[in-house]
Amino acid sequence: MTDAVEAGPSRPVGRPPRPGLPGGSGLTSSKARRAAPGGGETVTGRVFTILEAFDHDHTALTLTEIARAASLPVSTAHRLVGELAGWGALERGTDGAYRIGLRLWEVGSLAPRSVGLRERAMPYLEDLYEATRQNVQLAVRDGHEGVYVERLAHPEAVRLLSRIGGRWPLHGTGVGQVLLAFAPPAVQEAVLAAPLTSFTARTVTDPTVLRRTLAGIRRDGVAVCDGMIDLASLSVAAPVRGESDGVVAAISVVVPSPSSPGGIEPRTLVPAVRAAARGISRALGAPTAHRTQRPVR
Amino acid sequence: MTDAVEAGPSRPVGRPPRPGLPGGSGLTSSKARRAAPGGGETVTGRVFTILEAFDHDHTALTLTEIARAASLPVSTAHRLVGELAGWGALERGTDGAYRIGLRLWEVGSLAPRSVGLRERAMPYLEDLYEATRQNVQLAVRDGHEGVYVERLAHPEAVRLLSRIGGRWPLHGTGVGQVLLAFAPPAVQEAVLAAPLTSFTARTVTDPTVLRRTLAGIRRDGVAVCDGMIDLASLSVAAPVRGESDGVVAAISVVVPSPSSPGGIEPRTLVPAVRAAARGISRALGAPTAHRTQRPVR
DNA sequence: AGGCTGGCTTCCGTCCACCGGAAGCAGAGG
DNA sequence: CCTCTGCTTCCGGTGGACGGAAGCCAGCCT
Repeated sequence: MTDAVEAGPSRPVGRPPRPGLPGGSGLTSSKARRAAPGGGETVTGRVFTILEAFDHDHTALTLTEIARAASLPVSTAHRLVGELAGWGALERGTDGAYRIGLRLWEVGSLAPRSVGLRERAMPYLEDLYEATRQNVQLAVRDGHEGVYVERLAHPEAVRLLSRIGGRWPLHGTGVGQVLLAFAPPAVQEAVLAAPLTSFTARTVTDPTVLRRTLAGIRRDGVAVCDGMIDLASLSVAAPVRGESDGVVAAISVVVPSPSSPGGIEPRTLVPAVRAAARGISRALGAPTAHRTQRPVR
Repeated sequence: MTDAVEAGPSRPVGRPPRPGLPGGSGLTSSKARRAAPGGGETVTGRVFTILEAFDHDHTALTLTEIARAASLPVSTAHRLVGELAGWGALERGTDGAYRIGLRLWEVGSLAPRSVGLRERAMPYLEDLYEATRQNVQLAVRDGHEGVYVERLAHPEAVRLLSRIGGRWPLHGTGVGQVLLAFAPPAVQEAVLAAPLTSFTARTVTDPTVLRRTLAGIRRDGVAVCDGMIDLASLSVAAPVRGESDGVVAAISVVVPSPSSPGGIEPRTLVPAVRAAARGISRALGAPTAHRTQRPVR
């Protein structure tokens, strides 16, 4: 009769399991815990499940919604949510709904790869933004996805799908391709091996083509990505290097695609993006950023 | 988006002191409470204590440092930290030290009062920044403190002590005074009743003076705060209103104090700051922001 | 070498904090 | 009135968390 797939009800707000983060020490519990009918196994796990109930499309949830999303009994959710709210990780509005609290954001802003990076990059992003008056983005890699750390958008610029704190697969965006091109080989292979989801007719989905594209990015130090997420927009991206000279982030400018009305010829943007990326790299202490750039032919 | 989130009572670290104490059958009296040697009482509490070990001056901590800061046995800290790192709330560097993880920042960026607010305010802050090329700040109130949500700083501008995600008492900063002036009476009274810490010779420490200052801010819709945190800098701040017309945030421009070399006459900044605040209020849906402003005398 | 220190990790028996069903409560709707 | 939905409180039973102890690994001193 009913499809008794899982004990837990359909998970409306759930999120796909995280892509395996490589390089794990023995942190995986490996205890082969029980079939996990409920949400998390440990208290901490349940708390995480509760936090995961929130996303960009669900910034305010009632207690029951949280309980449902986290597959927890209401009374359990109530207790945990109460504690979260008591500390400030969640806030309860006058409407009774819970939202992510300022306190949690406050702690999160201590993450070196987010606000720390952003702070150093900001002046250069500003300049880049002034030069184009379009969209400027800063992203880092987490696992097999790119996470947008900063975004400056002119109200009248091309509408973007990305959001601060949002994630996108690496193969479809300018910054993503850059991050992928300079990622550890293991990550590259894993991404190339998995099916490449398509967003528009122009998205690269062929691993061979992507591999060639990545090689080109490594050679040029720039990625130009036209209409892969949204046919109307084009992005020019460049890598940002850190102290150890590894690529720690990527920046991009997103403008209307040249095939669209009001489109811009990407070649004109390359020098500015490259210069900004180099500036940030220098600010981060990247050794090679001080050397003179080989002329662009 | 709504601004229905009301700032909870200032609850810096505390937790409800064990709601229990159900009368009637006295449960095990010996329960009283262990001398509370550990950090928190509940697992969740301990996790919070661990997160609290991190701050702007300690963004990277080793396991033992965390354990010490959270007053937890190393083995307990090890287990909890392991789980936190497994989820992504913490990240472990190659040096073995733990840092706040990108995942935590990601969730934190869903807080309506931080990134949500920031996104809508950004264009106006940009303009304000362009106009002055100094420092522009955006802050909200949390309890009895102001939390800086955004800060645009020119590398050559006056050095500020504030940081994104940082907290400052309300009475000493421009944005703080604005937030306090429009805070619920209970909050105002509480702040006025408590001793007002002094940062420079110019900090207001007399409740009577502060009360008068707040009244002036409510009247003018602007605060001018000269040298109260740092003798060399002056800030001009204005309130930002939300949907329900309540003050939800404050913005400010910080420039060199007129008494310092290169100082700027604050009066010239007032219109720009007021206009930006009004623009943000309108973007947030504040009803009164659409009315014409009464001319500035 | 050997001993020592300081930090990290694993193990496992004890015990108490967490769990969650059930009941009570408040508000909206019929 | 009753019903329904969602939130809150209560409390007995138990399984997960606790943390001391021991093992491990580097680095450092003698």
